[in-house]
Amino acid sequence: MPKSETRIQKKNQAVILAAGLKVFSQFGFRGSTLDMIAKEAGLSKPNMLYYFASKDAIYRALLAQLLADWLEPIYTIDADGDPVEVILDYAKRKLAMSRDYPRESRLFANEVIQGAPHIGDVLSGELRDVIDRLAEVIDGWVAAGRMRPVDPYHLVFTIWSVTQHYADFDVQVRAILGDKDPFVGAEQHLEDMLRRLLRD
Amino acid sequence: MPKSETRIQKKNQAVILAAGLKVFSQFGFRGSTLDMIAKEAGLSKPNMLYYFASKDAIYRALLAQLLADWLEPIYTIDADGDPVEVILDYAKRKLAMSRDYPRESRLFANEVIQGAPHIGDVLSGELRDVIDRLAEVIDGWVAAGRMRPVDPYHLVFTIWSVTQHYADFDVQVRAILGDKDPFVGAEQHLEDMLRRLLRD
DNA sequence: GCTAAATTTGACCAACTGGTAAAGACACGC
DNA sequence: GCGTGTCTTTACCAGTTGGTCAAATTTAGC
Repeated sequence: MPKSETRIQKKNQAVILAAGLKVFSQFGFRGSTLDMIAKEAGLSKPNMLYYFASKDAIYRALLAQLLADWLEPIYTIDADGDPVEVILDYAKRKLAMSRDYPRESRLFANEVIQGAPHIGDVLSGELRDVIDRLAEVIDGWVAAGRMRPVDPYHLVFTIWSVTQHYADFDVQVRAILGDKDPFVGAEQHLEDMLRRLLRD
Repeated sequence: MPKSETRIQKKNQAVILAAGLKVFSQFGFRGSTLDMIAKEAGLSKPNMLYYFASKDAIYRALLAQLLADWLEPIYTIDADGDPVEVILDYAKRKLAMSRDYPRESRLFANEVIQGAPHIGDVLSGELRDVIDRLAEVIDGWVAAGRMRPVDPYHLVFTIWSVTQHYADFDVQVRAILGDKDPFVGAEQHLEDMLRRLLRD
């Protein structure tokens, strides 16, 4: 019963997680150090370790939170809605997450690129399950003639990859686009592409 | 004139670069150590540093080679060909690179996600230039009514993101697809999607 | 087979790494 | 205003890090 959470605990845990997100998302787990995180958090290293037992503990707490936020919009996909609009809505929400939470996206990208050592079981477990169910829904839509036939798995990969690209490869996107806001054009292009792919 | 390249030099440089690619692509620059690379290369650390002056030097050599391979298929895009086929050909070549050289893709992804500290100038220099020229070609095709109007920049981002996804997020893709070869379905889906997007 | 250059090794170093121990400073209910 | 549990700091440690150096060994040209 971990009911006893001091206000100081709450505040410092939040500060540490924010600092950890910033550092881990830029350098990955191995490339980040407790000193960097502590400095970013404005705490001494031992003080930080008073709140989280280890570097690993900070990282895992961040990943757990991230995965929850990540999966939620998939769980709430409405099988009774209009297929094209439902998929488009999901894609737009995912794009908005890349815009508003790019660090979370990069944290996840670093973890997966490096072989997903901490969350491999989630990927082949919960994530796979929820995507399998989503694929059944989409196959149902296709069978009912409510959308064009597409491979649901590669459709999902496309949405993930395109939306995350704008967060993960942010510096490259901005190097090429200059001052223009990437997300305005990105949303239009994504909508155009998905409508063409799915509608008919 | 660095003409004098011993066969031992050639061999060991290749061995070191291969080892460096393997390690850097998995852990990023900061997360990799000379000891890991040396062990992978089967050389002692000082011996390795006899061929490359520093960790940075190994990393830079890899990035330079990578960027050259990366840019080549963009330079050779044929402005006189059939727009849809030319773009499709590029996308398929890029996808094949993800299949055949996933480590290079992940090396690049790590570098860019972490803010492109080593190649930021290339991104906003040479890469931006070549993409600007490609965008002009595509705009020309659109103006001539040879393909549907699309934003050339976001089209390129889409091709890059989708194709690289299969290399960079390999473990996630395989966790979801199981034993199926991702690249068969990926190519079909990508072709279908791009044809629908580009063809009128 | 000899010599000079190329290659490899082992010993070493200062800075940094994740983490610990213990003592001191602080907050808060009474 | 005081005691108790919470919080913070200082000092520290063993292992790792990127990199150096000089000596030993191997190779290649003659």
